[in-house]
Amino acid sequence: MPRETKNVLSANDWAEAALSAIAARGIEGVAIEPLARELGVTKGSFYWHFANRNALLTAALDCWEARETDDVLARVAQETDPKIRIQRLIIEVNTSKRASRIYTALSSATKPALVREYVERVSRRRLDFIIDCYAGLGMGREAARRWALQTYSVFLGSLQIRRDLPDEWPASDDPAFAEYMRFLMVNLLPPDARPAATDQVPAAAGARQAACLGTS
Amino acid sequence: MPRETKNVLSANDWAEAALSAIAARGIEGVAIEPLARELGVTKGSFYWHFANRNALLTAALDCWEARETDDVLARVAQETDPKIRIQRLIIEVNTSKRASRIYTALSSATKPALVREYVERVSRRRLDFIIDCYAGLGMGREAARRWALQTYSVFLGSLQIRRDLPDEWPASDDPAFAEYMRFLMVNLLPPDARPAATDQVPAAAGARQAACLGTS
DNA sequence: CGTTGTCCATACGCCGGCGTATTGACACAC
DNA sequence: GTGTGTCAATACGCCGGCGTATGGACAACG
Repeated sequence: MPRETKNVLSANDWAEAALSAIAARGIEGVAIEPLARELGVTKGSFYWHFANRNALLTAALDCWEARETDDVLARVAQETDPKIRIQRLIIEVNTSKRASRIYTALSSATKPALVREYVERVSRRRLDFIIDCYAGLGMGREAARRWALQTYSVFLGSLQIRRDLPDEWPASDDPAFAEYMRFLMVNLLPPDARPAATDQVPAAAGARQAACLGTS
Repeated sequence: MPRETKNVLSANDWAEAALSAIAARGIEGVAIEPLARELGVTKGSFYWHFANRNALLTAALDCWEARETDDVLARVAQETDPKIRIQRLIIEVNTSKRASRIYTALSSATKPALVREYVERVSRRRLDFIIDCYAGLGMGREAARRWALQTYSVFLGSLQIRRDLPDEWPASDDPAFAEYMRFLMVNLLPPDARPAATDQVPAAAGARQAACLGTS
């Protein structure tokens, strides 16, 4: 029978370690023996839990997909206002630098063809969700698509810039950061849905955004 | 003395092959022996031209940086209208799928710390150029920065979407594509610089954009 | 014709990761 | 205590890539 909470490893521990390895060293960095060393065990443990390296990758990707779609979207969907939904999606998806590193690593991966399927599903569900948000603002399907593509592009591009030009990206405590967030919130909404000139965006949402997009 | 144009390999041939390998298989795919096989030679050739694998990467990155900064920006800078400059930069940088694959591969690379320096320099020069474009529209430095960050984000994000959701991205011959391009050109310019409601964007520029962003 | 220099082939040793086989330690059941 | 099942350590063979050493082909030059 299973142990309670001893220092025994579960398959999930391996999957989490694999995701961390992806974040740190890319998908090629998911190697059994180095991972085992980090976990303080040997290969013997791994090959009891998994058939091979591909099985580990599959488990890690399942884990990742679940977090990046069902979990995130379910939480965000609690919000009813489409405008706030868009904000919160960006916040949720970008909660951690680790998550964004995993995403870019997977997105640029080519070797296990398996990865592409996962990336495609996650991306599509994110984009569809954003389309629905804009559709909820009362615009037509095609218009919502265009706005959503633009918004999702800005989101993905921001991750990239934050990685490629870390010191070009304003720190979360820099006033320029909050200003840029307000700027985006104006430009990424159609004119008839924009907050009033000064500030209709809830302060709390702005603060969460600052905390998440800016650091860690 | 050097041969004329025989079937002997130059260091540049190896650098080009390395860039192709980066585009196809990522930076880890730059391996001497497979590359030699593709070039129809053996390692013996490689180690005559280069000291080791790192030297090859450096040569390839030098090659890449030169193309992605000096070459592109020099051509784009011939255009004087800042609005057209922004268009053309996006076109030039995104001329080939190969170029965008190289960029994303390098951007997600971590292993040779060397790579990060190159990516940072190229990204900074691109962003600075876009900032200058917006500044040329008469806005202040900080406003130009915000607009440039947004535009560069959209550009980078579009590359990502095109890779992650290839069939979600409108084909270049799809009318939705041209529509989206017009949509972006409106949203990525400040209201006082926007083309008139119908069409002030030159048709030729739109066509080039369609040809480049949409395919190959 | 020999010499020199350029470009490449071959053969070798090394290392790190994959996957397998075998054994061992420990918990629990009876 | 004798099984039975769970989780892990060890040892092994394999493969692919790196880097070196050495030698060979071939042109140019004298």
